[in-house]
Amino acid sequence: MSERSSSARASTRGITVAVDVALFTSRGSELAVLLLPVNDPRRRPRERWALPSVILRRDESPDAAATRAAGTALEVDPTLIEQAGARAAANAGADSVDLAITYFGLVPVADGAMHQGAMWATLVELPQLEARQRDGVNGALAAMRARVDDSPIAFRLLPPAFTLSELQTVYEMLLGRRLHKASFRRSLHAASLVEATDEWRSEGRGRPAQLFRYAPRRRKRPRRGVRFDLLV
Amino acid sequence: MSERSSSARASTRGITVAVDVALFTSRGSELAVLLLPVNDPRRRPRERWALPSVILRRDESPDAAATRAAGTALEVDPTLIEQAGARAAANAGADSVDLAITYFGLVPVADGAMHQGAMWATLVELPQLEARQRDGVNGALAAMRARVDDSPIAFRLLPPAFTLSELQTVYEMLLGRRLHKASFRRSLHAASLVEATDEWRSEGRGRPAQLFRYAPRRRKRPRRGVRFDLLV
DNA sequence: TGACATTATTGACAATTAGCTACTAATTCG
DNA sequence: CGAATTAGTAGCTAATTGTCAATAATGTCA
Repeated sequence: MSERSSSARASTRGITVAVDVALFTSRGSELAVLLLPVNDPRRRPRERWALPSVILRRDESPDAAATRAAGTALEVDPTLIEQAGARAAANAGADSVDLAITYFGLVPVADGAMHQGAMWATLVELPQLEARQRDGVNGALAAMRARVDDSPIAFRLLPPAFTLSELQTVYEMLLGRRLHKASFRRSLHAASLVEATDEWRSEGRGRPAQLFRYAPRRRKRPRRGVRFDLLV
Repeated sequence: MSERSSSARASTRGITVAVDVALFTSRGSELAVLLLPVNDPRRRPRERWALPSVILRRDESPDAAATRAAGTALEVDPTLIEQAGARAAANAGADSVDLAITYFGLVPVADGAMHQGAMWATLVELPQLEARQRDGVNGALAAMRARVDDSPIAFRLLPPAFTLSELQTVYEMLLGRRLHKASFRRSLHAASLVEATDEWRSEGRGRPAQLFRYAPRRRKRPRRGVRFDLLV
């Protein structure tokens, strides 16, 4: 509004905005994030890693830029991509990026034809990252986890057909705790979210599991009370 | 998506970013948002309204800018301020803002010493707004409502001491549906979120209501299952 | 003043939901 | 074939939620 004219204007206008995307997939019972090698002439190749990222164009929406960034790393489009937030880019001087907008994207297991040199790094064995990259991964992860029961996150991390045990494993990974098999399946079926296919998959030993697909149907939303117990 | 080196680069760097803040308060059983008059020499005064807003400085975090923006409209600081998201500024050409980062802020009822000309507009009688302002209000509102049961939104819209009926009214306003009084109180008390004061308030007729304050205490988080019924 | 309307607060019961144990089913392995 | 392993379910119990109804403390007004 009442910005003072010329000198203030010079320092406020002209911000460089990066749009970073943390692409997640599930590897076994671990989350993995896609990293690209950074070409740094001062270091040996492959020593530094970064999230897929583009510089936001003036005429481009952040959503479009996020899709563009994902395209620099993967052939396929993510099955879900959402904004996590915008924050000042830590260590701004280095690459002249002032502001980072972070997205999280989901990719079904083993689905990605990756571009040159990219790797999936599980979260427990994440390589050392620079501040902006680290903040980006953490922010994207937090945003994704916060939306687990609003968005079909878990289903977007799985291929179109999956077993209920796989689905439960993804939920356990996202929530960070074990779930009860019987209760899990009961509430899943009560919500009319999946439908059975006529296919079965035998995974090593044990009884073969039926494959299901995500097929949400009209369902009555139970009018529940207030969940005070979830407040910070 | 035209990719050309030097001229493309000129169009990607130097983005102008506005940080807009939608400040909400509760007026009776309606939400109201704070609007500032826009000085437009081409129109009569007071005909156009906008959210409090600042241009993001290169060395400034979005959070700091949001607080600064709130300060242009209110003497007091909001009791809660959180980022709703970043998006391309609709109608970008008009004021040369390319990107808008929106925050929502909460102000307890009647708490604000407002600056010159500001007004609280209830959402049902919102004046005509330009695209960026309208998108900002809607985005902030959606983000706030999405966090109702993660953040103490309702408590930050009330003064330090409040009656349980007031609290319930705020929740009903935020959730857009009526709640059962007995169930509401039972789960509120079960969560150990409020403590009674020794004051009562008589509001017209009827039995006086006891005043409570927000005083969350350590409480066991019940290990609940997955809430499939909340998925979009 | 006393009946009545109004708002607050709580109790009790029914219906629903979630956690748990234990069972059956269908495979592979040796 | 029998043990081990994974999938899928039934049924009991405990906890949570929805509902109705009772009691409490005021103001209103004839």
